[in-house]
Amino acid sequence: MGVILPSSFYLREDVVQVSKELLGKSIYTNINGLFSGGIIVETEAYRGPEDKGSHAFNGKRTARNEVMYAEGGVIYMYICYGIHDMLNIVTGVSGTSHAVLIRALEPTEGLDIMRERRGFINDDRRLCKGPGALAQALGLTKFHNGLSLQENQIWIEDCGTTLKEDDIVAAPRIGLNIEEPYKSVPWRFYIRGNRYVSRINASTAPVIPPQL
DNA sequence: GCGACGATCATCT
DNA sequence: GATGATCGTCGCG
Repeated sequence: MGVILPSSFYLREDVVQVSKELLGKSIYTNINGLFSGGIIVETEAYRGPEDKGSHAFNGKRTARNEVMYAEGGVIYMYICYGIHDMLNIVTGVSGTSHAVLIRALEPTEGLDIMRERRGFINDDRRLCKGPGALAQALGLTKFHNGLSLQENQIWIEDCGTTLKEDDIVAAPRIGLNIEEPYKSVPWRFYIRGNRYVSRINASTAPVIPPQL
């Protein structure tokens, strides 16, 4: 058992820092009485209006992304490629539009439930490997959009894991077809050597932080 | 373990 | 009507 992250964790201004600090924390869901969860091993930061990769780029505000503008500490769910539900953590004070995409988990709780939700995928390494996969494993869909992390359907705990800087890899985000510098800015974070990270190879190239 | 590719539809223009 | 913050499968080796 750990300590539920307080609202202040999510309200900080620097979404990139929050994205990095979410590594090693545990995320749990209790959906229709089914409990499951795991350790966050991979995240990506999306930084509000200035970030061309963000749904809130240039202040864009639609029915879909409205919850990005809420106070930090709620979840933003949306459908990608028409099929996959994505889990994001909204950060920053009300009116800002930062979010962290959760990209992979090391599953620790409710393995049977996750296997069933994932259609009995035969390899546990793949249960929560990738943003679409982990949302499905946790039982989350776009209908959970806006849920608070301080209530009892989804929450994040600090279980006392401390990562050293050397344990964290920063790399370009996955799947963005946008202009530099945002295409390559190293706002993807993952735990070095962790077997549950979605794509190790996408990020072996050296990363030169762009001038923003 | 890796690269290529097709599936599939909510969302926005 | 075009576009994805992806996934699973297949072929390769």
